[in-house]
Amino acid sequence: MSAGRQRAFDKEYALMEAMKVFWLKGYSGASLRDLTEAMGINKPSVYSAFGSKEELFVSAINQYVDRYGLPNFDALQDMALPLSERLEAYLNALLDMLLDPALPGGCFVTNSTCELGSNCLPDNAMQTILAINKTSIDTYIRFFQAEKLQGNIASDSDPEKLADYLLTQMFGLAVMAKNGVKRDALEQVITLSITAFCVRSH
Amino acid sequence: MSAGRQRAFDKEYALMEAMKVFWLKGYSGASLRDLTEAMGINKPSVYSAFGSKEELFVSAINQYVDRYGLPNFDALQDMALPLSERLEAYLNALLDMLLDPALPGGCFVTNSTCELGSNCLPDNAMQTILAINKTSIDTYIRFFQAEKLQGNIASDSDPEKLADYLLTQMFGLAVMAKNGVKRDALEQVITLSITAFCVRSH
DNA sequence: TGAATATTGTACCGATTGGTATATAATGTC
DNA sequence: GACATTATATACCAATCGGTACAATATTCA
Repeated sequence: MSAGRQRAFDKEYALMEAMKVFWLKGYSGASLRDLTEAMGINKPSVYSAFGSKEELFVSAINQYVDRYGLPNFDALQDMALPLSERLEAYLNALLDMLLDPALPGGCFVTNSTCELGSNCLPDNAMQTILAINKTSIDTYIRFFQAEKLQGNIASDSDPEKLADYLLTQMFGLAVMAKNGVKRDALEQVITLSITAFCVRSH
Repeated sequence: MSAGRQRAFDKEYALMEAMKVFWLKGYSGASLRDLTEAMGINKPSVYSAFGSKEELFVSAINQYVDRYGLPNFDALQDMALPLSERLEAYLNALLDMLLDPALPGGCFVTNSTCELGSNCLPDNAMQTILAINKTSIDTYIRFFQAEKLQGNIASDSDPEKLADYLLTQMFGLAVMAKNGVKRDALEQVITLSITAFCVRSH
């Protein structure tokens, strides 16, 4: 253990609280006051532990992806189920998060993507958001390529198209949840969405 | 004409410029300075002509709906074309706006919907956004009800489901555009989206 | 028990926030 | 031309913004 007074707060807890503030209010809507109050610490502690508002945001959204984004991908890999059921499980897992009353509601990445290009976002934050969405798309593409090889989608279907369509559904559902649309309705949207994956081109 | 010095700026032009600032930066990201610079007038002129930042926002987003939202509905009513082509034309008209380089990019209403619940938005602004989305849904529902009566969709399909799905596509495409996805890719997403409208339930 | 190191709370920094008081300039009415 | 009315520009307001200097408080190492 290094010398010096030891930190009196839980850094991971503080980061989760900061994440929720950014998630709810966006980058420009979240003030240092909002953040420090939620994190339960003072400004100097924020700056010594996380660097700056910009760096805190980047840490927060990466934390979000690790905690709420990546685990959902597991639903796609349960090869005991047909593709359509895995897609449904994936989007329903997303829905659970979008509507979880213990969370800010909607999707942090979707909200942040809407802030892109506003030049209210620092450059590092912009690059982080773009990288997250690129990773999602790339993951979807590789997923559909594998499904195509296994014959689960038509041989003339395009994994890149399906990946873009899937991300569109994710974004769309996230905004719908923010708009207050209820779970039942969103589940039916998911059911409709999934039909598009199974339609043959000819 | 009433007495007094007459206004030296074009109120409609100023409102359009304010609209673009809110569209690009969101409510909390748009400062009075941003707004007055774009509008080409001083703060007292803004307050005398539009009331407050909140009222200016409400005027701006209503202007957006009138100017960029409602005209697109025309594409749905060209009864010479089959339903799928009208839906495609509708979403492609939306796409033209989302990607128009002369505009801020993406969809003002979608961005604003992501700001809902952040309590950064004044109450009037929130209510306005919710009302706009409710109007869209209601319009879609009536549209699909009429199409159902005409036999253009399956007799067992649910206009409310289709309406929710269509709004989801709109939101999703808007965020995709903000994320920098190119026109070709989004056109292919639209093509995939439309297949869901035509699938029979049984 | 020092000495060195790290975290804490307070108090402050200049800049910017949304909003307004005021004085001046321009117009129509009489 | 006098007057009422409206719009303009400047200058200002308290409050908040992101960020930091500094002194006090803990802690480990020697």
